[in-house]
Amino acid sequence: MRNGTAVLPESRQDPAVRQRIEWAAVQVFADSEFHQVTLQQIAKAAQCSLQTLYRYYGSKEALLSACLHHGLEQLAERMLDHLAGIDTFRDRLSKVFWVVLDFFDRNPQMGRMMINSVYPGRWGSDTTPGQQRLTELFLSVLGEGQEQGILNGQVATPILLDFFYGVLLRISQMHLLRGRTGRMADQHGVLFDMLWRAITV
Amino acid sequence: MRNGTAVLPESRQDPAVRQRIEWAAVQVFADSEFHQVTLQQIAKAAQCSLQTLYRYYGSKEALLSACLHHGLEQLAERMLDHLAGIDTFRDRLSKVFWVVLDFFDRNPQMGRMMINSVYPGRWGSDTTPGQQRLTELFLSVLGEGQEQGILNGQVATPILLDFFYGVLLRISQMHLLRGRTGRMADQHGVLFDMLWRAITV
Amino acid sequence: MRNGTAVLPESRQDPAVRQRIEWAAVQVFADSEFHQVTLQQIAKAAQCSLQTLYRYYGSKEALLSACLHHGLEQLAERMLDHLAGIDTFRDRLSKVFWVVLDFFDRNPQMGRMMINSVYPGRWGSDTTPGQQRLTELFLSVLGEGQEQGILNGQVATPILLDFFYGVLLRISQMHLLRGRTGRMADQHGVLFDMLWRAITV
Amino acid sequence: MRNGTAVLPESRQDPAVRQRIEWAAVQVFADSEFHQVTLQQIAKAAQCSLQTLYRYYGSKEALLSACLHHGLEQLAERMLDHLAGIDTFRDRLSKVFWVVLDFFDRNPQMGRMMINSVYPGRWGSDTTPGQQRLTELFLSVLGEGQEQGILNGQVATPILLDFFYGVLLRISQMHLLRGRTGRMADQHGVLFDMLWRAITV
DNA sequence: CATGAATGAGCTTTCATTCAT
DNA sequence: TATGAATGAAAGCTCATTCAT
Repeated sequence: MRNGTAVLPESRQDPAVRQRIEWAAVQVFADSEFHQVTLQQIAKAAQCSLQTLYRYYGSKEALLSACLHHGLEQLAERMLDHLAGIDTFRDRLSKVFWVVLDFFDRNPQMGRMMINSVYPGRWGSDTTPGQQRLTELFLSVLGEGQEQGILNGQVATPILLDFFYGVLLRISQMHLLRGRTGRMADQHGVLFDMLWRAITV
Repeated sequence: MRNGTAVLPESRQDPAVRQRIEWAAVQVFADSEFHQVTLQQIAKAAQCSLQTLYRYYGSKEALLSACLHHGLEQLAERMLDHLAGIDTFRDRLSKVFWVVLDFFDRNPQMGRMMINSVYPGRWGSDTTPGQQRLTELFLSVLGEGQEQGILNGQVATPILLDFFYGVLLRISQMHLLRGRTGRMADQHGVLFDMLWRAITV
Repeated sequence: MRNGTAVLPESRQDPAVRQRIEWAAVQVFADSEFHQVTLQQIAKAAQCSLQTLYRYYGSKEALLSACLHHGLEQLAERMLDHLAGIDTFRDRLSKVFWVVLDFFDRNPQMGRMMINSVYPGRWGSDTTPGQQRLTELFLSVLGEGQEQGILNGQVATPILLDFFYGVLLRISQMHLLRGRTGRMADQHGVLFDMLWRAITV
Repeated sequence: MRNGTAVLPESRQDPAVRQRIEWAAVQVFADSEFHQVTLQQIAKAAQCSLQTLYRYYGSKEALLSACLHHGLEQLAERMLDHLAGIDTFRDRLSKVFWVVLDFFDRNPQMGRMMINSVYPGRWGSDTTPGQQRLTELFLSVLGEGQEQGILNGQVATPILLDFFYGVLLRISQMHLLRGRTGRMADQHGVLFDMLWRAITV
């Protein structure tokens, strides 16, 4: 990936334009696979020129990353927001579950984009500090649960995380792929109960 | 996707060449993302000419699909093989779980290829008859379990499948991404117990 | 060549700014080929903004032309200045020869600019009234010489001009390209003698 | 000038294609200035694709250079050919004069290309071994003439060369620019006489 | 006026795909 | 079949020129 062009400092960028571009890009990336998408399509959808895309992001990959990060950052914010004030252990995890389902219910295009244009291998790397903090927070909560004897201590903590995310993402993903209408968040209760049974002792 | 070149009928193809090409392709697709891979790389790795790739597969996408299908076909076969003679309901599901973990333990490159070069959106579509049969079989088994009151009947049957696959694939995937050594199949018992608790009543 | 920006009438332009810009432009055009030069470079060298360049000249080509014309206009003025009061035919031509050599000796950057950034095809067209008058004057003088039987009448008058300019420009040019130090004007005597022998009967 | 792409070894190139491309390129470069010409125009004129141009030449500059070199190489060959068997000093120089005039008479497009698309600054550098040998040969002949007391010894030998080339090129150039019909070579006798008077003692 | 952002055009590169030998 | 050349498409980059503040 060549990238000699320094991406402009944010100071030289109009946030409204960024917003518009990323919104358009998400729509396009949601509809076709990453390498089927041309930057011309995105430029047209965002009503800006090709060069503006390069000026703001530097490359197609970087634009995708920005869309992804921006979306996940929103998710992370929303998560912290919703967790505030919830103390019960079970309730916290339940809330996490709900926030994610709700997020994809509200942002199906973001979900489609992840399905169509993000290789799973990218999921792990390429994360913003915000997301890393969230993961660490999550891991520490799960680890704590194991220590308190509430959660299953027979497996490594990341495995618990895998149960959580694996189910969450698969369910959200397949919901979109199957073209189902209706909100997954509505089934949150029964789904979380199942997951809770899996990870508790 | 232009495609004027007729792909040879399988009858006129040398299975050994197919084997060699696909094996090489899996190695290459496992190491980089799909669109970072060039067909030249694959041709070199398979010690054949570019033209042969086109003769046998017709396109880069088709080659990837062939690798994927071939791998999954093996998995399906192995699955049916192992399920033979197991009657207990729990044991059947447990076996399915084990076969998948074991498959990725034995074929890490196949797993890496899926992570690096297959968009999740592809997972659903683009399946061979063998895989569809397997999924249908699986769904019918799970549905049966719900009818018998063993499995949770509060959710649609495909949701149970999502729990299964979501956890399985996520665990296999993250095992590879985290670069862990050791076989996941060794933890099969405790992992399946967790999953079992999730999906049973 | 798009050009919506109205160039300011000269009346509203600051001659000092024009001066500064053109001086800077000549330096830059002298060092690299025309299309290797960016207007940013010139703006920086002239310590003005890009917009000012457009306001004053309208385009890159026009700026180059202005530099060229300005320089040649100086040459023309100087020429007329020096010819005043010289009556002998030979002396007039000799003076012309000297003034040109002297001009490039004094303005090597102007010479370099012509070599690096002006296509020979441009030399003929694209001239100011002042230069045309000079050429016409020159041609009439040479024609007169032919009529008087002093200059060779076997060739068309413009051919005599070609001898004159061809030798003059080539010598000035190569002096610069060969990186010689020292003034060509110092060799004026012997050089003009040679040329004189060529064009006289 | 970036140029990471190694130009293919000539072995991988079809001489007929090179021929066709260069012929087309000369026509196009002859009609407009270098940077007004797009490679698309040339590709269309040569009835090949853009990529073939890059495969064969690597860059627009390189293509122009190739056209130039190819033309000059022909001139050099023709020159050596015609000089063979001529012993008289004056005749040799006369022949050189004629060959150049004749060359531009026969290849007016080559001349136009030089006028329109080659900066004089390029003339000196960027030469092939063949041309350098020719220049050296020419210089040694002129130097010899000076030693023998035939040519003017008061100026450096390269100055004699400048007289020669300056007049030759200017005349050929202006002939084209003035749009004159008829061959310059026909006036060879009288023109060379003039030049001969200039450079002899 | 100056500044900075935006645009269109064209060079350059890479690669899937096709064609010819 | 293998090889090498050709093509089209799109990424990536630079720059003249324009627009808005």
